[in-house]
Amino acid sequence: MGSTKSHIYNDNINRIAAAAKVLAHPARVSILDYISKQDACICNDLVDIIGLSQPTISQHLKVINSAGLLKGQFEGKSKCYCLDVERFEEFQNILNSFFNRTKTQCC
Amino acid sequence: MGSTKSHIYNDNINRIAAAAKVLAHPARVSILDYISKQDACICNDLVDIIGLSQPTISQHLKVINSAGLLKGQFEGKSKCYCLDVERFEEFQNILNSFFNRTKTQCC
DNA sequence: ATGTAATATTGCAATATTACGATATTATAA
DNA sequence: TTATAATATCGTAATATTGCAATATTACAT
Repeated sequence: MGSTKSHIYNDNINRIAAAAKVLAHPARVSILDYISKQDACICNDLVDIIGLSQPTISQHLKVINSAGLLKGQFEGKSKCYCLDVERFEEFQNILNSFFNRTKTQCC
Repeated sequence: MGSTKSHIYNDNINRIAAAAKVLAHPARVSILDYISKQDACICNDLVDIIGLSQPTISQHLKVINSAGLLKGQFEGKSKCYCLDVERFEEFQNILNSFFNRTKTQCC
């Protein structure tokens, strides 16, 4: 009890929910927003810009990265995280296909 | 400590995260999916169809409803929940505007 | 009024998430 | 090698979410 019963839903439903979950925290939305505005992203910037501690930022980055949304390149001691635009568009498509097939008027 | 520091983000960021959060659980995705396929929706159906207990379904419906995604109509002892398509499209627009402005290639 | 069916609420246990201090790791610089 | 800077991981406290049994409420039917 307490944990989501993912096994009772089909893969498509779980994929939609998982995609939404990545965007379901304002820190992660902010991080993605900020990364997209840079040529490259040094993580420590995010600590100052977003206003959360370095471990917390690192943790959120891990969630974003685990979802496949980042392409990481190490450049010396700084790490350059870049948006994986193809994967990001895949997220958009996953959610849009849900929206489009769901928004039929029912009453 | 432990709770999301919403106050450090701007309204737009918080709105995107809040919209995503509603879709961040497969039960809620399933409920929206199912509702959109019906002319009307008797909640108790959902218990059988989705496979969660009645209180759990009711709780998820509350989250969906609080987000403004349902138009409820009472019809006797059954309650007819219908998708608020305008609000649902608003959700789609909120997320799409985020996707579209964020997916610029960075490296 | 009493019974019944549908839905909501309450209370609680299990689990997940969020946040951060402390510490470890890694890569460069001196 | 030693210091320093950037990032990751560990451990843990606070809070939130998920799920359900028990119970309450609500609306109809008898």
